[in-house]
Amino acid sequence: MVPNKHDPSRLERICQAKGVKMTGQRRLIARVLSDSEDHPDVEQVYRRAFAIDSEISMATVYRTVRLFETAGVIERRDFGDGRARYEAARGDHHHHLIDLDNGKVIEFRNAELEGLIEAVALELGYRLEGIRLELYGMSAPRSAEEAHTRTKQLQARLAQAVRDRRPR
Amino acid sequence: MVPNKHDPSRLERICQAKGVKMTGQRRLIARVLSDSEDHPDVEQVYRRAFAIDSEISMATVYRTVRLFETAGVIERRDFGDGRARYEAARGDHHHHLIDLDNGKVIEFRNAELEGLIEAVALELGYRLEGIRLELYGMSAPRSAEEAHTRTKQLQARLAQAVRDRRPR
DNA sequence: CTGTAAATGCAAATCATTCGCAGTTGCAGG
DNA sequence: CCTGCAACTGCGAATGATTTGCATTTACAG
Ligand SMILES: [Mn+2]
Ligand SMILES: [Mn+2]
Ligand SMILES: [Zn+2]
Ligand SMILES: [Zn+2]
Repeated sequence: MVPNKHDPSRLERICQAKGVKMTGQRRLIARVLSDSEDHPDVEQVYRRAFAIDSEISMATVYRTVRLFETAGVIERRDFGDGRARYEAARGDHHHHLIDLDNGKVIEFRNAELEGLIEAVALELGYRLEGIRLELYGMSAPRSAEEAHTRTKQLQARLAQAVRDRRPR
Repeated sequence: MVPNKHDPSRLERICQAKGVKMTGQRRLIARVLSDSEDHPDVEQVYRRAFAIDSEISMATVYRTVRLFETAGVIERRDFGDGRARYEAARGDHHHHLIDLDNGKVIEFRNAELEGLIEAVALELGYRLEGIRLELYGMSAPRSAEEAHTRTKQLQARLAQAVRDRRPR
């Protein structure tokens, strides 16, 4: 493979920082995943990489994606359609809502939710090590104000509930 | 298959009430799932059924389990280990916490959590149609390193168990 | 340069699950 | 009791995602 003389992608830098040995195809895959804003499956990663440099195979994409995941550079997602998806690991842990009409994936993050989930685990006597949360829904147009108000009310109530139930 | 003269299982009654056509092997599978308190995968369902009456095949278990799921009699679970699990549908929708030490599955239910999740979906402009929530935790607080090590060990152990379970 | 370990590409193997098809079964109607 | 047909079943082969064995290539330390 022709050595890549372009500037390293964000993921390539992270790999280097973590001591992951880089090669031409690994750099290519790191670039593809850095540039992807969605949650591509392995075949999509392969296609995007192949489009840039055809010196790449599915087997290598599978191996590299596993390597990157183990190194914590990317994260594997399972949206229930039988294939693994990947995305660059960002600091925040967010969750996903899958639009049942068009398959679009909406990301979200909610501290109350996170806190409540952790409280639930604690109440069961466990220290939370991981969460997998996916929502499936159909787009339902309605007033954003109303939704927001309801959420705030609920969150206030829940915050109290969490406080009440936190041990110690 | 020898007609079953025993009293119908809970799931068999529910199937009948829903107008699902029953046969010998469907009754058998309904009984197995009625009697199961865990979350068996298809192979486990097959083994348990086979132990009662060997006139059953994997293909039929797969077909029946799909039929029952479509009818809403049982529910499919995905614990991320690459195979589907099933359990009788109860009224409550509960979630699962997987013990990283021993693989045990703890069920839980939490109305606040449910409400907050729904509110989140609403705020995103969606009507919630489904939730997938699994928690992974350890029963005693420990260091992150140890947690990771244990997770890896567990995964290796589970993979081996799956391999061992498969004869020939 | 050279030698060696690691990485790659290809094809074959796995694994859970589905499907085609030929034989079987369960009745509805006679 | 028969009969006929649609539904059901078992078997093995197909599927689709993922992994792996192996021969070849690459990276690079010495
Ligand atoms: Mn998370
Ligand atoms: Mn899955
Ligand atoms: Zn995401
Ligand atoms: Zn359950």
